Amino acid sequence: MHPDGLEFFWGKARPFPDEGTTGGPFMHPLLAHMLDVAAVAMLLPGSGNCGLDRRQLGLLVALHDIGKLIPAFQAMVETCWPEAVLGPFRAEHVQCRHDAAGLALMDLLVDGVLAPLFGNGSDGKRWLPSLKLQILRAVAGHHGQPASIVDKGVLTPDTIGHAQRVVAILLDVFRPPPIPRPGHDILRRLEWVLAGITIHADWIGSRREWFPYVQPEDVRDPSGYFWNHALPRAQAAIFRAGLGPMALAPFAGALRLFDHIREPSPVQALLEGTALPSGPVLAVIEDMTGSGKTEAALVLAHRLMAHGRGSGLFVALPTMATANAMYDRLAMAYRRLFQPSARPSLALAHGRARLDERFVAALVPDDGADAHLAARSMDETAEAYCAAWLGSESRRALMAQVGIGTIDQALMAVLPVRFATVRQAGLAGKILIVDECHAFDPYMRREMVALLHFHAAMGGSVILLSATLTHRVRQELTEAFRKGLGVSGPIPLSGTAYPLVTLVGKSGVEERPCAPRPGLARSIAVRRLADADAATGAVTEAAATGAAVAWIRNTVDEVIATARSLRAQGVEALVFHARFAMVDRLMIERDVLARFGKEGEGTERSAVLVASQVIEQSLDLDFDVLCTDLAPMDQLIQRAGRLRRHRRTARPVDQEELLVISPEPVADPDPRWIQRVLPGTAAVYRDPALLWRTARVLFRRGRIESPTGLRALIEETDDADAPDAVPEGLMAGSTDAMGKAYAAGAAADRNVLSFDAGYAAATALWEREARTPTRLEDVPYVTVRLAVMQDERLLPWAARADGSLACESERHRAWALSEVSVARYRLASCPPPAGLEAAVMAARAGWSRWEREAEDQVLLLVLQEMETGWRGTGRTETNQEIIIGYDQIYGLEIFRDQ
DNA sequence: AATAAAAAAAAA
Ligand SMILES: [Fe+3]
Ligand SMILES: [Fe+3]
Repeated sequence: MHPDGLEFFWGKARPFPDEGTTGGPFMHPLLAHMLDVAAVAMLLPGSGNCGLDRRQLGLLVALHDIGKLIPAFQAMVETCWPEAVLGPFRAEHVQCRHDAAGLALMDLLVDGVLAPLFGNGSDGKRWLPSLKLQILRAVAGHHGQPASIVDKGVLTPDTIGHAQRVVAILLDVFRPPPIPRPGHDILRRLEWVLAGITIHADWIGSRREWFPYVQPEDVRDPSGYFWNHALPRAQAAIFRAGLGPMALAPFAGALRLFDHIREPSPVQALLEGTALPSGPVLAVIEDMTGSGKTEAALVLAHRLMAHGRGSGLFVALPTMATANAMYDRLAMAYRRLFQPSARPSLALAHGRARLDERFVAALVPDDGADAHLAARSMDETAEAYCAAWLGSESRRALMAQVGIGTIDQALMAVLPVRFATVRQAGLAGKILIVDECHAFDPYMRREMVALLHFHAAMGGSVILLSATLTHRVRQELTEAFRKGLGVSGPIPLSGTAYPLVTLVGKSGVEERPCAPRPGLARSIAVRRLADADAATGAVTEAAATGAAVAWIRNTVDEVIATARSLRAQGVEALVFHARFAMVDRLMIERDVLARFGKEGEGTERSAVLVASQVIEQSLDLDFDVLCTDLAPMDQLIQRAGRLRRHRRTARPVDQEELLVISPEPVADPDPRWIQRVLPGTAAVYRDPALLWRTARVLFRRGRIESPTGLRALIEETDDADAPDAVPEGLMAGSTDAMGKAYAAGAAADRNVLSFDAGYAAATALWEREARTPTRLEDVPYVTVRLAVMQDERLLPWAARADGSLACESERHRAWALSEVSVARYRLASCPPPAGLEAAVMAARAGWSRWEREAEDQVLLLVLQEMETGWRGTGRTETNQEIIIGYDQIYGLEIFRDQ
């Protein structure tokens, strides 16, 4: 079918020639772009499972840019204006975004020229207009969010006529059989999947290196263009993006996957062989640190993949640092999930992934050479590999065969943030592994519920890794997954064992107790210390024996004050918290790991560390004596895990005892029960009754028995409804805190996307100005970047000590390493010191756009060396001048100016 | 009166 002038409409344009090149087309015809993107969608691995015939898929995806037919769009580049059809150039048109115009056009044509696309269902059911709209809005909303509904009046009869002819051409190219009317669930899934595939294909199909511009003449025979140009280019582009099909390796057990496993641990053995429910599976693995549950999860993931229940995996972690560490851990093993001939990408997905040197080194740019050849030449290297296209940003990283990232990257798939459907498409068909699930606050837990629902509804499996979860939370997560599977009726969980594996499928729920790994069982005595002075005494005494001592305090200010007073008494305390510039924090972390980690020995262990919650998770540390401020039970158990964790032949102190600073859990505490002993703690852990119950249970039992006693400790403190769970004096504070926690959960419920509501503008907060957060912060924080003056210009703090960071190519890393986070109520702005305005401007000019423009969010603090140390000035929210001190031993401190 | 840690942030 001849396009009769429609080939002159442009879809992509480049009004100015590239440097160093001559000629070449200045635009890519709209028809060509539509066919390019359709071809990509049809060939994308996984798109065959979307439920559509490839001809139907191609036609629908091609429609995504039909809105570009409107004169307002064509007029955006005057030199590309299709004069042959629209006459002499006119600049004035009714403005409308082309995604919205596209939706309006499709809606207008749905019962006209688009009618042959829709057929009756096998049961004779017919398409209703609202059902057809679900399909069309999925392809129309290709700018990251649902296209808005606009008045059809913006469409001129001419435009409508052009659109009819374009559809006729596409019908002639694809010749799709009618789509039988599907059931509601299938249609809903198709809507979300199609929205993701369309954008995914558009991103690949819009890359000029892979789809060079052609002349209008080249698309005069649209079908010929599709077969001879679009399809072959799409095929090559998919390979070059790193998205070619990857053959999976058959499952051959845990030992084949990991070199370091000589004998599978109990949980690994269980997941290696246990019978699995059919269909999508949720596995909740509750086990101790050191049980090998991460490897167990990968073993299960491989089993599921080998049985066709997943094409790849995504591992979600709570922090960027743990994600980086997981990347290193998987760099070798991930290839074994696939056939030796396959080139799967291992991608790191988080906001600072590009600052991770190992990951950047693994990126292999698409150099235009034959992708198959390039792959073969690298076959022998066992190291991690990532196609550059996938590694260039976090949304694409989710599409890699194996992705590792922050949980936030996955949660954004179920928030109304731009390109959420791309994230969904990345996760769809993958095994989703989520680590450290016990650490979720109410807001993240409710986001997780939404993610479980979505992933299950898309047919995906999930593995959750956790320390003990409360029964309530395990039930909540299980139900969310089953709801996503479309099965109704909660199944009450009854398991009380720990370790425990809960397997959830369409057919039901099974709870499998698991043996603890031999050697991990512990029994730790708990002793109460009445106040911080008693703790100072205990710490000083232990330090004198040469023991490795740690004191975990609940606030940074108390960490600093405690360390100062210990040092005044001659105890050289080390300080570790998060109010350091990242360089210094990393240096302290290295020092702490060298002393108290697995390799630490002899005199280097003889030290006292005063730390905030930074050592509560992830870091593998071992202290002879551990002292801690009272904290909620689950955190306290995590902290206790740092006591005598490794096997050591001799220790300076004989007792295995956790010292907990806590007021006595008397039967009738007054409202200031916790403040009197631990003033800062009340502000950090808001529910005083939870702290009181923790203290009561802990000191009544006098021991932490791991693993056998943990479930009881957790459940007993969690139960706020038990008689005398909330004593009179703490009622007000507790009610307030529980209200806030409930509100945070409700905020998440309001924010998340509803699978059942579909991809429509009105059903979620897509349009709001502030971006929907993945985490709620209690109080707002600002990022402070520290700098010093050197040779008339500002040098990032990190580059001052490490000259190699001073060079231009390390600029972004140097600034990132110079960052500290500070609560806004402490520090709100840093006006440039007199005379340095230009230098500050110049420094900010070298930052990325959002960093530069978010002037009240990212501050630049100039430090000057005084007799008293490094000092800078800033202002509070009420514009009071303050002095800021920075010290590599104590960190950042705020002094009020008098 | 005064609080940990943690993440995100450019399109097709
Ligand atoms: Fe577009
Ligand atoms: Fe497009």
